[in-house]
This record gives sequence, structure tokens and C-alpha cells, in this order.
Amino acid sequence: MVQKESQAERRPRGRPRKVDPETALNRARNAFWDTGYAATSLDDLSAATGLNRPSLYSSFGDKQALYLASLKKSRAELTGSLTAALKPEEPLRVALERVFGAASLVYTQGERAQRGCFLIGTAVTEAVADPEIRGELKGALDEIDALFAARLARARAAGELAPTAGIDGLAKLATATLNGMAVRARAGGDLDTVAAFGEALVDTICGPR
Amino acid sequence: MVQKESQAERRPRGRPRKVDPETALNRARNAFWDTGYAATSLDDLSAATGLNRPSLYSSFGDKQALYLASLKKSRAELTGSLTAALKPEEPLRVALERVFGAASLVYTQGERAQRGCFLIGTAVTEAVADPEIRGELKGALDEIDALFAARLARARAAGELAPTAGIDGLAKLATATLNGMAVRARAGGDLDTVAAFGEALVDTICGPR
DNA sequence: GACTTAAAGTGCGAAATGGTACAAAAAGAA
DNA sequence: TTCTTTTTGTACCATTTCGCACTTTAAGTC
Repeated sequence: MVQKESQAERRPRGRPRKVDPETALNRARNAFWDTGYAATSLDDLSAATGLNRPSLYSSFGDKQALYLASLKKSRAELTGSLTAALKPEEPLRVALERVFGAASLVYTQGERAQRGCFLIGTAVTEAVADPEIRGELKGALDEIDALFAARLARARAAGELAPTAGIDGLAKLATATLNGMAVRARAGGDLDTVAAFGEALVDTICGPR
Repeated sequence: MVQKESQAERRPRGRPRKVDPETALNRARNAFWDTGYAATSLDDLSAATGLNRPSLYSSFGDKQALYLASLKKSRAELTGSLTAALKPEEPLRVALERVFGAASLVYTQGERAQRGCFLIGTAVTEAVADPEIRGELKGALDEIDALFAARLARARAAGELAPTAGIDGLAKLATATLNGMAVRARAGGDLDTVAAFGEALVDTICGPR
């Protein structure tokens, strides 16, 4: 039988949660984002989320499961916002500038220090030893390649790019540029330094302004 | 007084080393390369080098010092081979193809799995929490930018590039491409996949073949 | 052969880490 | 009020980890 939810704040049965799983996951992800998977202890995660270890376990499983949930969420957010930012109703240059401008801002934010992209900053190191993380990372990167390629193909069809433009190659260059920006942000490069990568790529694809 | 070394294999005073520091450092670096700084324990390093923990300590200091030595060595090797590969006597395309071809090969090698670039695979994660690692990483990246930029400026002066070409931007794109290739390799991308990034960049800079 | 030097090897200890068993608490349901 | 349900909180355990004190070994030197 389907339960009817007359009101959204219908309380479940037992003791109420101290913090809802969504924000707990966000906080845990922030902890991983700062220090990486291996260097982030369960005590760190407990302090970051406000949940003690047993509560973390009952909500997310062990440390690796919690990290994988963070990783999948980041991947979903990333591809989602990229899809939205690349919307085809605008000129290619506008879309690309929005993508790389937004990336510059996000990558150079952070309380402790600039953190770059979650995937680049945390999953890349773990990918060699953990096949599941590796697969998730590869899936995300391939997806980003495909999103750029689709948008570039559309631009070429609209006459914004030369008919001979190598769509797949340019798309890979766009993904690599995002990667390079994330790396540079974590290395401490300031906003202008990071943004310069995006501008260089946009100029390369769309021609100098 | 300067000590005269009549023969190169002049033995020092005490018990001979089981393994010379150079190869020990290489082996330790390999261990870090696979699993990253945080996830590589002193026992792992001991097993990898063949030295027990006290010997590691007396030779290199603590774990962080050993890692920093690995990092600095990798940086030196990287900039050194990049300088050599970019030698100006050849056409720009040849030099760039050698750089990115060699990177593809190196990045997709590894016993456990493909390991990419040492800096990207290990230092990027640690850079946020460790200012010393961050500084070393930033120094390496800026140096790579500068090496590419110098070579591109020379090519432009030689008429291989348009006089209007944005040297600094293209150099940053080249560095970002290397970063992206390292990321992709660690994500499990095969040699052709990784090499495609380099080819896309070379075509972009030098024009399609 | 006795002495010195420098490295290897053994073993310990304090702390941190991942994980869990079990009790206490906070809510709704009967 | 009593019972059920679900989460929180406490305490604990086994293992790992980093680091070091101390002994032993292998060489050269006198």
C-alpha cells in the first residue's frame, strides 16, 4: 500500500535525526575535499558532520561507502551543472565562458585553502588502488568529454566552428583544461591564474576576442 | 683538507649499505606513486625499499621528508626531460610530439595500474593541507608553463607560429593537457586514449597535419 | 687482534584508526 | 502509561601506525 504523505514534514517513527543525511553527506564531502580520502579519519568525519561514528555507519556504511557516496554526488552535480551551463540557445563562446568562469570561482574557494575539483583533488590519488573509485572517475571524465563534444558538434552545425574542426580533440582539450585548472587551484594559484586557463581555451576554440 | 679519491669505489668507514640511497629513494617513490602519500605506511615503504624503518629514518628523516625528497626528485626529472625534449633545433611539431608521446607512454605504465604523473597523482591531494608540498607543486607547474612558453616564443620568432599567437595561453594549455593526460591515465584510460590528448593539443598549436 | 665507525636489526610504546557492541534517549503508537 | 521504533551516545577492542632506544653486525683502521 502506498503511504499517503499529507504533509511534507511527516515525522517518521523513532528518535529524530540530529542532522539530515543530505547535509551530513555534504559536510563529510567537504572534509574529504580538504584532505583527501586516506588522510581523513572517521574522527574527522564525525567532527565535520556532527554525527558520531556509529551514526555515520548506520547512515552510510563504512568509510569507503561514505566516500563513494560523496564521489557520486560530486559527479552528478558536476555533469548536471555542466549540462545546464552548456545550453545550446546561446553562442558557443558565451556558454564556454560561463563554464570556465564558474569553474574558476568554484575551484579557488575553500576555507582552509583552495580545493579545486573534488574528483581531481581526491579521486585521482585513490584511483590506482581502488577499481571502484577508478571506474567512477573514468565515467565522469568520459561523460564530460561527451558533453563538450556534443555542444561543439552543435556549434559546428550552427556555423560557429569551421567544418573541419576536430570536435573530439577540442572536447578533450576542454576537459583537460578543467583538470589543469583544478590542479592549479590546489597548488595555490589565485583566481586570475586559474581563470587564464579557461580564457586561453575559449580563445583557442572560438578565436581571439 | 680536501680528501683525494684515488678510486671511485672508495669504501666509507662502517658497515656497508644494503641498498644505496638513490635506489632506495626510487623505490620509496614508486610506493608513494601507487597509493599516494597518506595511504602509504612506513611499513609499505620499508618493504618497498628493503630498508627497515630505522634505516629509513637515518637516511631520509621522517615520512614527510622522504616524500618531499621523492617530490623534488620527480620535479627535477620532469623539468629536466622536458627541457631536453623541447630542444630548439627541431621543428616545433616534432618537439611537441616527442614531449606528449613520451608522456603518454610514461603515464600509462605501472605494475599495479597506470599511475600517471607523480606530481598529479600524489601531490595534488596533499597540497591543500601541506604548504610545503603545495609550494613545490606550484613551483613545478609554473616552471613547466615557462618552459613551454619559452619554446613557443622561439618558434614564433622562427616563423613557425603566427605573430599574433598567444604564447602564454598556449603554454598554459600545454601544461593543462599534460595534467589532463595524467588524470586520465590514473582513471584507467589506455595508451591511445591518453595519447589523443597530446595529438589534439599539437594539432591545435601547430595546425592539423 | 683490538678499536672505531656506520649501518642493519630487534623490539617497544604511545597514539591513532576503523569498526562494533551495548546502553540511553527521544519520539510516535497503542 | 507502556511499548515500539529509531537514532544517539558511551565504551571498548583489535590493529595499524609512527617513531625511537638499544643491540648487533659488518666493515675499515691502527
